Amino acid sequence: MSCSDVVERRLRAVGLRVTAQRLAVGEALLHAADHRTAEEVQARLQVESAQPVSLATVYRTLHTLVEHRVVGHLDRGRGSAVYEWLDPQHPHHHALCVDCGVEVEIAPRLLERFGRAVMAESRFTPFLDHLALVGRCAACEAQTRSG
Amino acid sequence: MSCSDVVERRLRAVGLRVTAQRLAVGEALLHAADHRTAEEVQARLQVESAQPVSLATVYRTLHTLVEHRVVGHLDRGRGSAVYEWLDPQHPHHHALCVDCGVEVEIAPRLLERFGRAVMAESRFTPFLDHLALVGRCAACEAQTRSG
DNA sequence: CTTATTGCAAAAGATTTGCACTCCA
DNA sequence: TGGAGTGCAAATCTTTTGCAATAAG
Repeated sequence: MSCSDVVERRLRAVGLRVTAQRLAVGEALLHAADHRTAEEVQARLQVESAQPVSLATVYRTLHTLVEHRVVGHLDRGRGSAVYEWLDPQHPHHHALCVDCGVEVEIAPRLLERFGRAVMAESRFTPFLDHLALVGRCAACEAQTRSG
Repeated sequence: MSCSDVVERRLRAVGLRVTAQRLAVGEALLHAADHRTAEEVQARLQVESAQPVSLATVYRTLHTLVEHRVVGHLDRGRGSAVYEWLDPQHPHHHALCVDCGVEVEIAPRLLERFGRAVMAESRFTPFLDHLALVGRCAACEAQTRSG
């Protein structure tokens, strides 16, 4: 199954019309190892794709895809927001150390348990497949305590 | 100890100069039950304070206070960023519905439990005193499932 | 066919910045 | 007194929107 097929299936799965622009934007994010800003997505399409997409459409497409949880959206408050393809089969999260910047893996089990508890007690369904946690890794935390 | 004193002490504690504008901005956030945008802070000062502050200074002051962890910053990604006075004794969580934008209160107990579990099993110390969760409120989630 | 989607360009905001002046430490 | 802080207005920058044309289902 090609990358294009992956995107197309995902679009249909959430009930969205399949357009050349949405496929292009989706593939740009699917191919990206890291996250991309809207402008980076568009720039990539200018170079690598036969389908140039206007920036307005990139924004509209990203917004739509985020709404349908096909892509994740992260706004760290500085400059542009970033987006990334979400794989329902492999949920992930961002646990970023404020001191050294390392990304730490968090056991999905913990997130699931937390999510269920929140749903049960707070009448809110958190999207934990793309949670952005900030904190300290073990090494930096130890250093903070000793120092 | 007056509210003004609370702000002043905090400013001095982090090594910042004490100015009428910083006191005013700090008090505006300290008095706010919820969080405020920069414009809301300024508007409040026009009405309630003898110290009007330019919007540029409000932004600069907020930025400075956030840097010194006196104030918390939250960017909903839509519209303006919001700020709030940080009180270590009263952690504040944000659970924002992606569909209707409502903010839902999450029981602090759940976050504490989650934080302890993460620390114990994942060697990461999450900062949960100002966590921003994204998801759907009960109403929008029900609508999504039925629709 | 019917309605959603797109492109273009202009608009809308939110936040920042240059510069001269003011005030805290 | 010196350097940080402030006001004003213009500038920047990201994201949104109106409208006519186009394309998906």
